[in-house]
Amino acid sequence: MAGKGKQRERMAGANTDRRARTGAAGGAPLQLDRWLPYRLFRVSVRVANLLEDYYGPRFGLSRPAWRVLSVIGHTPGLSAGQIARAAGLDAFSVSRAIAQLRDLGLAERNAARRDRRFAAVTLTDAGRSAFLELSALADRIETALLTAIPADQRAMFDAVLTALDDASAALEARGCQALTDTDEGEGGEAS
Amino acid sequence: MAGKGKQRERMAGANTDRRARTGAAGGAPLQLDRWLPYRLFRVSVRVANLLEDYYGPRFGLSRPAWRVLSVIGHTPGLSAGQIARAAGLDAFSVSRAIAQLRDLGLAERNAARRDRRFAAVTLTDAGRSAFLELSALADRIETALLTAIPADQRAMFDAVLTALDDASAALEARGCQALTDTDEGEGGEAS
DNA sequence: GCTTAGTATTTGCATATTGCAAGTAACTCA
DNA sequence: TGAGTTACTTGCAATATGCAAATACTAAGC
Repeated sequence: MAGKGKQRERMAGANTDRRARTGAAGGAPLQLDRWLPYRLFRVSVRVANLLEDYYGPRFGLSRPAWRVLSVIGHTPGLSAGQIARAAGLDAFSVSRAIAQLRDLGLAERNAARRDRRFAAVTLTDAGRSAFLELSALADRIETALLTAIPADQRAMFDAVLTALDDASAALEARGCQALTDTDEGEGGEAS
Repeated sequence: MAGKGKQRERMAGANTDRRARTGAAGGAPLQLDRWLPYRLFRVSVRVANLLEDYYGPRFGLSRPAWRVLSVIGHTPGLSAGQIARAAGLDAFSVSRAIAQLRDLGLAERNAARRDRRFAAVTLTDAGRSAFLELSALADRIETALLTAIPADQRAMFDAVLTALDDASAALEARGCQALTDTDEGEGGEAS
């Protein structure tokens, strides 16, 4: 548990010119720790480890379970399907996560008034307090990260992250075919 | 495989005031899709899915394997331990990943001249071409993401990401204990 | 009402993935 | 030579994941 991640690279702001379309043939052929998606990944993995060290021993929650917990903590009464969409999980994981939360006495399901197929999952008191505890930790982590960003750049960073979110969603929707096809077309869509 | 992720939220730049230290008790108790680490996570997951759809069917590589491939593609001749450090993987995964790459004829290990315990893993011709192919795709993905960022903000974003990388590394090194203890101390270190 | 079709969720099971104990191989130093 | 260490590998148990099929409903047609 001590030798997990530790790699911190230099990477000054000097790599802003040779990344355009040099591809694999010409310039730099992919250096993992300079590759934008990997850099995002690394930060989020570290945070995930941090959380896991905490909620693992303390509540015995699996990764899907804490995501479900946080979703219904913020928006109680959702059905399993809605939770799945909100947490970016599939229906199976959500079902199992809810079962786990129920076993631990953190959540309960009061079948919806109208249609009893739907779940309407809510937190118990214990679940709510677990959620608040998790929230407090999550907030401290976020604050710790945000304080590393100069105050006058935070809003811009937020906007850029939103742009990346949209761009990655578009990328996923189109699939990588679109990328491999549109090599140096730039303006032309898939034929 | 079609209904994996798709959630795109609004999240305008209007949430830059109530995030400071509102914690769990006072203000907002953690909304997953506004939480910075989750937003980073989501982008990187989408990209990972994209890559997996590609290198999965095409080469039959596991996630650890493509990371190892990219590391020794960039820096050939590393030992297993060095690869592990560079790719953020444990020794076991690296060992298995190397085995997988060898089975597929993508990598080979020429026991080091000096100390034959060390691996000195290099790519075969097939491995190199796989790496270049992967690089090309990775580069297109990165380019697609970067073009979503206004040109004059890219350098700043890069710097901020580096800051977050350092901050998250520091966080992981200190563990979350430091966070839960240092509640509203702010200037005081752990007693 | 009864049957058929559809939806939401759950469960079982086969298949990866992972974590860890123990093993092997190579080296160091006395 | 042989105890101790390092670098890596293997086997196995635990766990997670993916998917087919079951369950528990509601809705629509007859």
